[in-house]
Amino acid sequence: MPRNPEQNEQMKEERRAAILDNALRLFAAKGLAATRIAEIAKAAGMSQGLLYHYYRSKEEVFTALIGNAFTIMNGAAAALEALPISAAEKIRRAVNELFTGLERSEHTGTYHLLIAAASASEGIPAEARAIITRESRVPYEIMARIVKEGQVQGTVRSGDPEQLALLFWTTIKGLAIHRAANRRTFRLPDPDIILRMFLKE
Amino acid sequence: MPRNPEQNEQMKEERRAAILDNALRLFAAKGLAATRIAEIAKAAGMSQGLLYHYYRSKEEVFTALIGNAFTIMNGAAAALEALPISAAEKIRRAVNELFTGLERSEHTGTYHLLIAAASASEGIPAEARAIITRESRVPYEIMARIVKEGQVQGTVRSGDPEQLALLFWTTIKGLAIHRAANRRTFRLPDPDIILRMFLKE
DNA sequence: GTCTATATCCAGATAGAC
DNA sequence: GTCTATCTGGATATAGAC
Repeated sequence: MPRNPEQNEQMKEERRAAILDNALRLFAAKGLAATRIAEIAKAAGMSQGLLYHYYRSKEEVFTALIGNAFTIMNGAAAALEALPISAAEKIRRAVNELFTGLERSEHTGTYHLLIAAASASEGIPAEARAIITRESRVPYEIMARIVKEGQVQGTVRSGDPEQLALLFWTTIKGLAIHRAANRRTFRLPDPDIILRMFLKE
Repeated sequence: MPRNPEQNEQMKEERRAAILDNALRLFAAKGLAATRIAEIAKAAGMSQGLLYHYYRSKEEVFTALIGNAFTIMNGAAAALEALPISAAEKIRRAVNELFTGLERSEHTGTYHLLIAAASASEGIPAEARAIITRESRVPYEIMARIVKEGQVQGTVRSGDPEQLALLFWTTIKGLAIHRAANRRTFRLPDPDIILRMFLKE
């Protein structure tokens, strides 16, 4: 039974999604070098040969994931900034949403881990490195603007906005790393403890 | 010219130290899987064959480093706790010393990065994993006790001591990761910004 | 103790049948 | 599009000379 072009296209997309979903999990857990392409293919339910029909190399899969990670993370940050709510409320939402993502191991949380591990590591593909260099500032810049706005509104603590933004994201990264290392016993801290780092009481 | 046993022993130790020093740098930068044993040997100024005279495998070098990392980190934490100074002062010193180590890329800073990356990663040797599981709580427990002490003394913010300790270390980890990813442009935040997360103003 | 040379293995990538 | 089988390179670890 012949498939029409739309069905073909859809199947192709599903295959690609299966590869990326499983590769995300594996790369985040073990890193690029330790993840075997055979594992990705098996987890995605296809032969190794077929994976190479969709991606030319392991590095290409990795680079695609890094691109996706920033599309999602930076898109979420931009959407947050655009919301018609106060700066303090934006920071509250950011913490809550990031915590939810981490807690439930949603894609977003896994992306944060992937980025944290990848950005610290040499020996990732040059193209992936370029994406990281280009895109990784965005969340910092957005958070710095939100902090500045909040300081004007009188709801956010004083201090260099860029340093506060750096501290915000490194804390999130640290939690993502810690959670990965302690999946079983991990309990997120009370969001308020983090919030009062940034908000006036 | 024959060497006496003491000289032999000393040379052996120097060789081991050369291997470990260079392996630390490389493992922290690229991870276990991506680091080539040939690289380590070359960086340590010896042939690949000779490295195997000192360590049976790459994993054994890695595991030795993980052990050293905790010996140093946990030793420093215990020494800090034992100092005859106030809890608030202990926290100040901890931040300052950790920042100095990170800033200057001293061994201690590199160890923190190694541990952060290794503990989040599956596929590290079972023995290394066991050391991490056993030892990694120590700094958290020590910091939790210091926080509790400071709360009694009235100098540390209220809040669950264990959560505050978790936040302390994840923030340090996050900074270590961030620094590794941004060696060029990295500027540590003002220590006071971190300190006021924990200390009453 | 130290080196060079090499055996062995394993993973990434390709070829070709269906 | 999908599979199985295979080529090929490179990395770990070993052997053996000095």
